[in-house]
Amino acid sequence: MAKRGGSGLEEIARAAGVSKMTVSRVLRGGSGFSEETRAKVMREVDRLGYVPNRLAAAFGPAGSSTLVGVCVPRFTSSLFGALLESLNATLARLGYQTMIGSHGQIPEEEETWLKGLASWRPAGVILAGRRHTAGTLDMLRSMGVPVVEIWDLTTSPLDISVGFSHFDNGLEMARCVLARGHRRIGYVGALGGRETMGRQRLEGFRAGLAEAGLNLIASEMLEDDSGFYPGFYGTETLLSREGNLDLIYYHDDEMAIGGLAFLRARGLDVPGRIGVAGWGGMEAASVLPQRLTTTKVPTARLGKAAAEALVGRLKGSPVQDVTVVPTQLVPGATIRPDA
Amino acid sequence: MAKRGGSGLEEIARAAGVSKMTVSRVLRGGSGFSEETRAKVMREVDRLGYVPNRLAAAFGPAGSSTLVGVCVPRFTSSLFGALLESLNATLARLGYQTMIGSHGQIPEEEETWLKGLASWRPAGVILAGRRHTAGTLDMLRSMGVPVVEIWDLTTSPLDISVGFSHFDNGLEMARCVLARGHRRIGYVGALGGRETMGRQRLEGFRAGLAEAGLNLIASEMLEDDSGFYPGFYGTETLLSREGNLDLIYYHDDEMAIGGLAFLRARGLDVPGRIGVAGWGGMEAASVLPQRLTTTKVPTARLGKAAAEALVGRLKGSPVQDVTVVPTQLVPGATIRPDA
DNA sequence: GATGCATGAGTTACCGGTAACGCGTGCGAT
DNA sequence: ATCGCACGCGTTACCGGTAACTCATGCATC
Repeated sequence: MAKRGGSGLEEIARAAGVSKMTVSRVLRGGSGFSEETRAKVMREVDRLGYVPNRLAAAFGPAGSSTLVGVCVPRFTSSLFGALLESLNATLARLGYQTMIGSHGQIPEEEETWLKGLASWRPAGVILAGRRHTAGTLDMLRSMGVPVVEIWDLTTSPLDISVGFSHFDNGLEMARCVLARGHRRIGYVGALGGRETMGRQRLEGFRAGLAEAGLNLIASEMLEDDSGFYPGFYGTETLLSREGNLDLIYYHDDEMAIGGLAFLRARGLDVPGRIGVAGWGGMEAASVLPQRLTTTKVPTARLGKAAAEALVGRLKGSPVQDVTVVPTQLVPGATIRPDA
Repeated sequence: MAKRGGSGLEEIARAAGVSKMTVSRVLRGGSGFSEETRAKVMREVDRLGYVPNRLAAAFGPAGSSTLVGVCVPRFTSSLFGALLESLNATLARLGYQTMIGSHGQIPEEEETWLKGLASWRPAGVILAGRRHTAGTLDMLRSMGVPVVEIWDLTTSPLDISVGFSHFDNGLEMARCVLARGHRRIGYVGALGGRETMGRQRLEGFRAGLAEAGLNLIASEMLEDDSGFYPGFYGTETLLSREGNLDLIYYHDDEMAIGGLAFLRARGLDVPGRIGVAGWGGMEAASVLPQRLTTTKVPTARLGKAAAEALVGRLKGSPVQDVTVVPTQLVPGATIRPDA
């Protein structure tokens, strides 16, 4: 039917013989009505199949929106997928809806997305990444809503920050592979010169090497998004330039798996001849003949923590500015055994 | 500052010395104003940093929403990820925003999601899958908005349908592997007894075998979501029950890749001893030593076509009820060579 | 018996944008 | 000269829900 307006508070109110406001009070579970009235109203609500109108609710008084904007780099990554799943589920459970976008690691696209989001007057915003344009910052300020930056920890969060340090992830991995005796080390990355979080890991990794007085021997920065095949041909390119490496650190596990495939195709023994380290703890690594050396990222915990921090702030509970969600380095069998 | 209301049409109107309605007309690019007025209004819009309020716009007259609901089975699949990317980008380009949810192949969860969506009065809905509860159907009807069912073609779409036939995908694959001489065939699937689209493919596959008077020798239906490791141990279980198979068809490529890993670990020659066929055309297969036999799904085209069909309907253009997005069977090297 | 207060309602105003309508002006058609 | 109409713009009335206010009633208190 879709008759104009479906049925609103007004209709329920008439049917129950009370006023609109009373119906509103009953539905929002406040007080100021008798049990008898509540029962009468609820009966009509069920009978008429009332569908609330959040548009109207959010439209009215400021701060009554239940919409949360979420922006991630891309949908086509198992990590971000799991993150979104967790964010979405947690926010839904807490009574919020999400409006999700992706920015492809381009800060300007994040700004464009935010501009669109702002016109829906959301209650809060969750952003993956710490690179924002000046326009984004302006807009966030003028929206005046809580902002949760996730994925990468920021030393000075805009508002709330939930995640871990990619720099430390890289640093820790460097120390680990150095301890196993690897010395001639290369890197294969993605997304070219952009300020991705992979770059933070790389910088941490370099710092770790520097502690031992070492440098990366060679690195290959692909322009592509991360993926299995980019890992494969990135490795090929890297080795064609510098064949004498004893370990390659990768942007993430998918690329590491692609790299492993190349190394195996070349007949290079892993880890005897060359070691491999990835990042992310992705499911694809579970079927490798060797356990992949990687850093596991608790995507589900991260999403849940971020959602709860945002809602906590919205409800007025005290919320930590920075929440660390710990990652776990898994040494695996693609680097040399512990001495 | 985030002063109450930011700045609305009213404020622009006052600054430009015109009425609210004129500002609205200018911004919506209609007619009914002079060039001079337009310039004056636009100047103030820029100067005051006007942020439109879609809440108010969508809230008013019926059918003026620019919100589209999208529900997919899950985020953690490279195929659905790519689909969402494409849907989101296309809809954004056409001036629409998306509200995305996932249902985990559980029709009741789709209904729950839809109930939440309905309260935002969306202009349209895009659903992946054809299994809907009665409640979902009721709600869709009473919402009175266009519905696009994607991914699987339905013989009788609720409204608009964009996709391809999973049954035909399975059928085609069966014919292909039969033509290559495979006869003792097994299947490894996911998500147990649920009515997934993988099940449609399986039924098509069975039908193809039946054409040659054959049956599946064995099949293993896991309860898990699809994934690499489920493919690995599903294959182990299947072969432990029935070791004498010469081909396994998988729910999708991820599972097929997991299966290949198992077969290689066992030292079974592929395709000499046993063949492997997957589905989806997933990127992970790109680094296998052999090209995987699979069916490529054009996720980006599908998302674009679905978004355009929905917007076409919303704008009143004539739109086909059913749009077929063709898939492509890639024979690959994991089945026996062409005789 | 007058006062105070809690309780259970109804009333009003408003959020920001848009449809529908109204009104004056200027111009071409008759 | 008059009529009709298109144009440019202003006015009004909503859309559905909620905050803030009002008001009547009943009951305990002094």
